[in-house]
Amino acid sequence: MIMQLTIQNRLTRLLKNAIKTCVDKNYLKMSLPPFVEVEPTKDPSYGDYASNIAMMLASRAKKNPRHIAQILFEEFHDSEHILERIEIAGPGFMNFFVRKEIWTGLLAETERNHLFGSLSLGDGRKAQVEFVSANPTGPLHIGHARGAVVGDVIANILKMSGYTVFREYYINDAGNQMNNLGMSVWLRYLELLGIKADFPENCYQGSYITDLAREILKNEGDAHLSKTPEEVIPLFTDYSANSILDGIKEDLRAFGVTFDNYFSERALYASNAVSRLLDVLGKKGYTYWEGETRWFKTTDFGDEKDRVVVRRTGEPTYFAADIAYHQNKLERGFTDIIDVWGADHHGYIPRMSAAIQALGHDKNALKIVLVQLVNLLRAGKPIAMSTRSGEFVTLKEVLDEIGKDAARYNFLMRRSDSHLDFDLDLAKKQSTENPVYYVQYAHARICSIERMAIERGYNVPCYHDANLALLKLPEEMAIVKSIARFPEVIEGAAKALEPHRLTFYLNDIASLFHSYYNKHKVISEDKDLSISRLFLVKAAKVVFRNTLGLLGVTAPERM
RNA sequence: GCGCCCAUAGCUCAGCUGGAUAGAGCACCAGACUACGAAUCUGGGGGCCGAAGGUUCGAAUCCUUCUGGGCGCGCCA
Repeated sequence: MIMQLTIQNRLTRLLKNAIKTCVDKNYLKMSLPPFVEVEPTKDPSYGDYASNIAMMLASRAKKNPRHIAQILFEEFHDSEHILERIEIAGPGFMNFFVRKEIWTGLLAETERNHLFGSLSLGDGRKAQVEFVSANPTGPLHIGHARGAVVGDVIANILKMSGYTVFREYYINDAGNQMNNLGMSVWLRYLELLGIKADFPENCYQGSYITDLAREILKNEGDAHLSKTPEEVIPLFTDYSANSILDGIKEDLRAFGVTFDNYFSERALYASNAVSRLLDVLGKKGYTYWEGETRWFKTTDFGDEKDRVVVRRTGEPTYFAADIAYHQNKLERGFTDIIDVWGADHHGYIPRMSAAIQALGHDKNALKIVLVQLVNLLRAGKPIAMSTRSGEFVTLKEVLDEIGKDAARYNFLMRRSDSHLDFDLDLAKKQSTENPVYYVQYAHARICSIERMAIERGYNVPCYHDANLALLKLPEEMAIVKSIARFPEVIEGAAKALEPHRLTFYLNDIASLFHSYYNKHKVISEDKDLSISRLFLVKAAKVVFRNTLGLLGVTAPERM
């Protein structure tokens, strides 16, 4: 994969060179600074990029910032001829004004089409994104949907950033909840056969439980009637879990979410991975016994208290299995392990981090992305949801009601760790003024322009067909720069694991485009200018398509 | 009680890890189609960034305390 260094990267490098020169020549009496930053400006009058480095170095070099900026300015060699000028402004900012030709030149990159925006940030390293990972005890509901989209899009972003990405769903198919599932279905089965039994409150109440019982009854009749609970419940559990998992996979597929692997917790036990893990931890001296209970010294790694890994009963805890699972991830060679969790699990982070470290890895090998739960509303009123009570709106229902594109986009419009109110009626009612359509419309509009251009005898131009020097309007330069910065947006989103940056970026560039469209004609009597503008909007189209692609939202040619 | 997260325009939220005059979308008001698609555009009002201190050239952002919300604190998963 070819890395096109961003202008930001290149300027940073040149600035670092300047600093090094100044230090080497003793113009600045100090050691090299650990960080040098060049960041985009918010106001064009401050140039395209700016650096605060002179202010950062003020105390270090014992000179006033403007003076430092001046020294750096004199030693700054723009060997790549990127800049039009540098200004020293305010308290000591260095403002970089990039040559117009550099910006328009970057548009050549859009010829790579679906690869435009690709980075080598990950350098082929193996990243694993684990997300959803819901118990197969019931269908996915709206709360899972947000995590599904966030994980999916993070995976997409990392892939575009040059990581080898693996998506995985951890199936919590061991433990009490599963037993509970089998029991619930069995009780309903008995009920269908006319046998009255108490249906405990802690059993799963949803109607899908009865549906499963009915399926079993239909397939196998009353064959299970004579068996003991010990015999029959595991059978019911297996059948139900498999059936529910199939449904989950189907719903996820309809939502545009697929996995490279579904990893079973039970398989961990079956392969003795859990007991082997406990041996490893024990040999390293990280566990101790208290009676029959075995503890893991997570406090050695900053956790607030030690955690149980083997119960008094001799059974390993969920945590023990989860460590074994993460050990397995590490053994598979994943260098960047990303877990997407519901925010209610945040208290679990220190112990998982402790586990990674106890296994001899840097704590940065594991990154946790927290996704706040969704407050589902209908007509402004909250809908209480609980898998066990059976009162929930399923992912499938949401998809049927408001559609994949609007649903996905809505989940990506906020930071994933902030609360999200999702009003079904509102999302449906406002569907025509939903932000997703604003962006899709920009794409469709460009397609429409291209159709019109062809009708009038133009070809859709390539980079070399267009004379971009003709693009002189400030609106045009704003669009050019926005397109050219797409890789930087990807880079930022990848480093921060923040998909919402893409929706904000999309909205911004769509706004620039719509505004431009209303003010100026792309196709006019001026043939050369028309070709240039056609190329400009075509380049923008690539950005719309690629970004929407990352979000898993369609880019329609007509609406 | 202890820990984590949040508090920014009437509402919902951004603010790129400490930068220059705090932004956007809804909502409200006033305008723009005989012109490449009006699912669009243009303009307008709106703010003590929850409160008070502190750190420094500089704070919505970092530290402390307080107020008000969410979540976690199991040999559940």
